[in-house]
Amino acid sequence: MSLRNAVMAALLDGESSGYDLAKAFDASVANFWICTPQQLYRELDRMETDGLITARTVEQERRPNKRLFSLTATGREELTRFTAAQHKPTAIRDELLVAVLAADSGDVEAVKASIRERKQWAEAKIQRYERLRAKLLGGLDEEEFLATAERVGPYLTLLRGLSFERDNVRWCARSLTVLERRGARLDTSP
Amino acid sequence: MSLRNAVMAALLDGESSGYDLAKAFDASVANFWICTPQQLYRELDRMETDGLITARTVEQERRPNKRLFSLTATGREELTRFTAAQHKPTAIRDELLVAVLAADSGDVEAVKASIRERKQWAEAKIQRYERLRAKLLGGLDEEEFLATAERVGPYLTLLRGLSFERDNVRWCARSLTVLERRGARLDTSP
DNA sequence: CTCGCATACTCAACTTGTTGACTAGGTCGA
DNA sequence: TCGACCTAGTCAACAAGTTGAGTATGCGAG
Repeated sequence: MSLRNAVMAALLDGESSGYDLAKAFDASVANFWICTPQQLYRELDRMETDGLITARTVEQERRPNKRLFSLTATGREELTRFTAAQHKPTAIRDELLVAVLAADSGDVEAVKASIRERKQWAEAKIQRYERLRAKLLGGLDEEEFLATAERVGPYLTLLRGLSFERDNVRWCARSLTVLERRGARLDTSP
Repeated sequence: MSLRNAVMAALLDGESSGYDLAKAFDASVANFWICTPQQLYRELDRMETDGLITARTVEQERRPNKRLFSLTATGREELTRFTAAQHKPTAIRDELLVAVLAADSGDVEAVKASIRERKQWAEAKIQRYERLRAKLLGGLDEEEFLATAERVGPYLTLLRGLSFERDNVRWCARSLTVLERRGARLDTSP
């Protein structure tokens, strides 16, 4: 039920096609939620039959037609109800952490390589987030922006995504150091 | 397929019952993975038929019998293969973030209450993690521990869970400040 | 002039994760 | 001695998320 609400929150910015939403859920909304296009299209259909969104087909020349979705009054109410509900805490659920947990009796070199790769990925993501942030701020400094913007939600969630990735980078660096030092010790001690 | 590997990683510490694993996945392994007992029992059955683990039934007086699971050689190989594989990055996927994204047009007071609640929850979790950490270190300081411990995986993943929750606390505090300042402004400006 | 990528989707099958209820004895505090 | 909680699970049904393939057109680079 949460993807539904994430989609509705995304539609607060105005109408959007499934395709655009898919891109958003792979880029900007992705600071805290991700999903595949398939999941989106399926959910959009359901939401339409449930009356939470309406679609308007736009005929395009030289491009496939697209359906632009927007929130209905019912959808808006639903979303408000959701904001008022309780929200369960989440865990990280990261495969890389499972690999690190098992690294001592697994392929340590491969795990180190995975950590390095992840670190780079996270650094790239931070770059993207920073660009997005600059765009959101639109030249204002943070205080000004927060005081005058119509919506602060997107900015706050972006901050969360940003700090998550920064944290990832720090943890990757720390873990690499530990595993490398350990490798050196194990190589020389026996 | 990742729960499988998480379970195998948990069994590296020695044999364990489904029930104990369930508690672990709600407490210690929970620094980065969670699951319900039902999911575990189902997965344990499958893993047994796949030959990754073996069960040994222990008859108990005054208690229901239990089945203690341990890794087989095949399971160990599988796990090593997993550590050598590539791991997809994850996103946070937190309902609270969806609520914050939509807060501007939803029930701001309720969202603030949710953030406060989450902050407390995260602080409590940090306490638990710190106790676990002290237990893992067993009186040694971090450097000593990392140099001498048989396994560092559990410690590294614990660190990740810890920093995730610390980050949550910081973000909650920041978001509350922003939303409160904004509430004050909106109350007085119109 | 072909290859690959971008737009804009659809369909089917599968795996994971969630929810709620049920069994059944033991222990512990009020 | 009653009710609540702990141990140690099982079963069923459903919701959510993943994977892979297919359709059709347009555009630009090599």
